[in-house]
Amino acid sequence: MKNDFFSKKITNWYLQHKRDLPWRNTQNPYYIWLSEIILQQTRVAQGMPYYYKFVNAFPTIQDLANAEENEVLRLWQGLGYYSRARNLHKTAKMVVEDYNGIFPKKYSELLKLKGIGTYTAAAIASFSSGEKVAVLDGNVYRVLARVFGETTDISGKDAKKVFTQLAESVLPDDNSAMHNQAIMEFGALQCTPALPNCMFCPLSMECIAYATGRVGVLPVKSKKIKVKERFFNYFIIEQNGNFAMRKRKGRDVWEGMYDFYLKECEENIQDLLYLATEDMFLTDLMKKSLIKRESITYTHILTHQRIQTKFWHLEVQENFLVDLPQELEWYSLNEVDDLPKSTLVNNYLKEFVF
DNA sequence: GAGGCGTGGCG
DNA sequence: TCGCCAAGCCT
Repeated sequence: MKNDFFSKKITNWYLQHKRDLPWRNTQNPYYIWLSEIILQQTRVAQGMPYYYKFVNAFPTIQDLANAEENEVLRLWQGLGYYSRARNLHKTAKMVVEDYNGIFPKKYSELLKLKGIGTYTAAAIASFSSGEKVAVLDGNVYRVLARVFGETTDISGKDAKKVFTQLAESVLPDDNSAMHNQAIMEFGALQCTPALPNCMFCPLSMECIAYATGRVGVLPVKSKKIKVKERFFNYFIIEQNGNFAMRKRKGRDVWEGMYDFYLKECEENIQDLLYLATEDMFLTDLMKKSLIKRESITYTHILTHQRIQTKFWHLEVQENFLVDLPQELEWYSLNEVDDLPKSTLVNNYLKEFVF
């Protein structure tokens, strides 16, 4: 295949088939950055409403930097991978303080920022200034693996080097912005993971996977995910319309999001008395409370975890004073609504409390 | 550098 | 129901 043939083909295809997406109508690195962080491991349809929410709430990077972290997380609520939102906020503050509020456009500078890795730096640099750097994301892995019959395992450690070299070899000297958009859009719409329609593909004549009947097995991906089982018992502690909640900390799911008093077990425990044994706080609480609701067991699915969860909604009687553990604090219903919460917690609140 | 991090959609 | 995926990054 001639050097620029590949790029010509996909950019021509792109001009005919591209979606009109809002972040493609700007060269402002701030807006491009917002869209790229939102779209990490996320479908366009899922990320789109969040892009509009963030642009409206924070028209400039100064607006984002001046916000509270909780406000940023609350806006991100429901999108998942919440470290993206925490890093988004950190980076906004850093750009305002260290870069005079001017969002960088250079690949090497972008890489220094929290939450921006090789893919995102290449995307922002090429889209905002045309810098000649090749993007390498899931789409690019797939397109290159199929067209060039590259069988290197994309979950292995050699993959990044091998595919980066391939991606750079097809990158034209000029037009890197459109080329990068094109190869990703081509992967998203034409060279899809499952059942691509190769009859309509402009590269079917050159595609090695197609010629050798290996479209279904490329790219090679050996690593399988292991799913861990977990069992949560959430205690919704309510008194006079106020709720006891805490901000999650540490290296676990939903860091920075708010939830309730939690007892995690090795198995699904249905017995409240058993849960309270050796827990002084719960034991005391049960003397002062009525069980307002005992929920069914919900199964919340994450990529690496299946969390079986039961909610115990306790209403503390008016005349009792409850000594909350360190991390818990009382919040009114309006405050609860404003706090950032996981989808698991938010779904329960939406169904039974709000 | 292998493992961890969310949610929703699809076959 | 289940597994895989969707514009990756951090530790």
